[in-house]
Amino acid sequence: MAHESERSSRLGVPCGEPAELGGDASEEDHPQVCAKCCAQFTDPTEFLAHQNACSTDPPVMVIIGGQENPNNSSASSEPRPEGHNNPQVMDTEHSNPPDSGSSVPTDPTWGPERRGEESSGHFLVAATGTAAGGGGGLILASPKLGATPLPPESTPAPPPPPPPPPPPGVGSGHLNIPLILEELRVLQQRQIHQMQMTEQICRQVLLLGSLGQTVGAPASPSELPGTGTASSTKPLLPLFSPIKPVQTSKTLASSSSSSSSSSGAETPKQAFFHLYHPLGSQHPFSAGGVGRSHKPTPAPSPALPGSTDQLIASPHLAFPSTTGLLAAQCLGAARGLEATASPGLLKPKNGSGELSYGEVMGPLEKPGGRHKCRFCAKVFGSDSALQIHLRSHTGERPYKCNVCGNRFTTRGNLKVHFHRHREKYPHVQMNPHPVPEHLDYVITSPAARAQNSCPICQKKFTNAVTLQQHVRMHLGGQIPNGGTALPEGGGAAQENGSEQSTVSGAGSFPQQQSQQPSPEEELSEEEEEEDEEEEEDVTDEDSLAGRGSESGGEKAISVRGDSEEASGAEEEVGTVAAAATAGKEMDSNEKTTQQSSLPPPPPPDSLDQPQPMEQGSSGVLGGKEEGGKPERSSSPASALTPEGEATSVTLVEELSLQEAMRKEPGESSSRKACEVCGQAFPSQAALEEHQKTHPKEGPLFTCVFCRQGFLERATLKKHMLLAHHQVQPFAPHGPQNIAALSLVPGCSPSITSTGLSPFPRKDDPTIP
DNA sequence: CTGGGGATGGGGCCC
DNA sequence: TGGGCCCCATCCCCA
Repeated sequence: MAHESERSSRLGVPCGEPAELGGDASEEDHPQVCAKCCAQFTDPTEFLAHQNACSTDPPVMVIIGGQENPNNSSASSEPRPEGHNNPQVMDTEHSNPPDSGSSVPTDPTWGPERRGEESSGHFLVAATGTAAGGGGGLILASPKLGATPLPPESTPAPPPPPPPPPPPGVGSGHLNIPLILEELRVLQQRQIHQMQMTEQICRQVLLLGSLGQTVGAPASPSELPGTGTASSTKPLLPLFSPIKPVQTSKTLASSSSSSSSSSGAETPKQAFFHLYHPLGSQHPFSAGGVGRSHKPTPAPSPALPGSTDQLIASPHLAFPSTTGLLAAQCLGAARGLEATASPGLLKPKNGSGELSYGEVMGPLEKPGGRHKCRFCAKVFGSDSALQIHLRSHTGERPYKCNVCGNRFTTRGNLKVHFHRHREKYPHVQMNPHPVPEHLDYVITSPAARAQNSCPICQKKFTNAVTLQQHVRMHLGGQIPNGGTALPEGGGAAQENGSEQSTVSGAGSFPQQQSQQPSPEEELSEEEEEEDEEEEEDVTDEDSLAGRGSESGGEKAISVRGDSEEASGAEEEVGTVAAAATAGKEMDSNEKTTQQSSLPPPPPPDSLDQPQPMEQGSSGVLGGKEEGGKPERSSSPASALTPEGEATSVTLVEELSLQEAMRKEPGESSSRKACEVCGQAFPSQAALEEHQKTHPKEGPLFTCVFCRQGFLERATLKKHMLLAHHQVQPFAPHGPQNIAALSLVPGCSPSITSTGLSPFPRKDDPTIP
């Protein structure tokens, strides 16, 4: 594409980015290719070493089931000492998968880029010292393939799987370490293959989608089989790589330029681009250069200073600039790519620093002074109207019901919806303000986690439950939240604490235990803003509680316990919801016993009450019973929530804490933890009961593109359609995936920094 | 058939 | 005074 070269130049980076990536320009230009396995090497020494090793082994990969068959042709490729694993191995792996035999061609254009990436040390490959291998590491490491989908024409025949270099010194009687390593490798391969398959499917769908709206149509059906795989992995690669979005973008640019075929690297992205720019508007990248003006608009947006990082992060993820990079990394560069290339998920112009759609789209939005939708060409009289309309395409739902968590595209719709809650929650006020969806993506609704400290003794705990228990110890075994149970339905609320009683006392929250959490949270959000004056009327504890949680900002709000209506729920929400649900169930059984200590319900008329409830639920706080403020301020929640990610962590943990708190003090010792949501339960039976809640909610469906999780297939489908223009949702992932996305350290920045895959891919069956 | 939600046009208000 | 935004009412679709 003409733009590509331009793009590259604008980036100020050579097309191949050799130097930066650690590769030598000359080497990359003339990679040494093994005649036997087609493996590429930029390093002569590597190449020589490879040649020695690359002997006769046919490109057949056999998964060793525990026995080492180094010389067996059928298994030859497998048994290799870790240290000697070469690119070939990687190549082999690539080509092995039946489904992806052609998926990862050893293309000259392909190798260098990856090499550079690999050399960056992000991947396992690098660790093994095989970084030099052309692309070999990629696989293992990651699909950072995003690098360059090879155009068919530029793609040499699928490289014969590199013969497994018989590891010197590795004999039948050798230690099993190599075997173990091999097995691990096999597992990785499986995982990778699975990914590839998924991505391949994804790719196909993508192409299907793009075919309908071809603009310069780089992607041809013919590419699917071969390049498809390679390119398909591209989007996901970032997921496994800590590589910065910038790198990703650079890679794309460079890859495209380096590739003999213009379509290569661009293909996937363009596909996205097409989808997002059906009208053929400029490609964010190609238009003005990645770093410069993805935003055609004359008026520069503060949110988009021009750095690719920002570009990726801000536009669509709606992550604040400060968290954009992190978010992009955690959520996957794939998403980031989309973000850069698409307006998807753009945030409302509600002053949250998010780009408005118009900003991203630029003047093109207003052909002839009118506001034209790029997706459907529909014209609107005003930008605001267009903004709203665009939400239908992007799936953005900025307005969130603070009772059930459902999101809506317009305030009016929210209002209408909220009116339905009025009947049940007359005292709850609607939060008229948009709630950034990115809050739902807050990743922890490890470093921060590890910092969970006892508000009393400052002792740190990595496990929320443990912390809970510890706190209890300080409290003399009392359940901090423990309150007096309200005889009636109100009791449900009690679980959260006395604060709730204020609301529930009037029966505001009837038997709907499942919804309690959400209302609480939501209430607090809303209440803060609108009922601040009323806070005074509320007990100190309540106000404190409300404030405390809110102090954390909307993030606190983002965590929702509502399981029923988790429709709006994102990964984090989903997880939390599950936890909340479980808790609720538990509560229903335990409330009666635990709520005896709850303070008398406050007057139902106070609007602020709801707020407290939320706090109570999330805030754990020890001891409301004890009186309040002191406990509250010192509550774990408050301690952790003050800022940033810690808040989300806290919130999530709070839920579990709540759960824990609800339990009898003595139960803690024998608690069973739910593998899915981490909730602790006093007995196996309880745990089992709880676990039923997860399946009930159905598998969590994760968007392959943006990693967003959905509780229902339909929701995912819709999302795919709206946000990604995909018609087919992909394989559902187990609930644990959500955990992986939202709770599991895998997404955490720290992990990312380690160079390991940010996404453990728990969904991968091969992973224990 | 009904309820809920998405999407949109019109009117009013503000700048 | 005009443009833009917000709110509301309404229509349409779906479950």
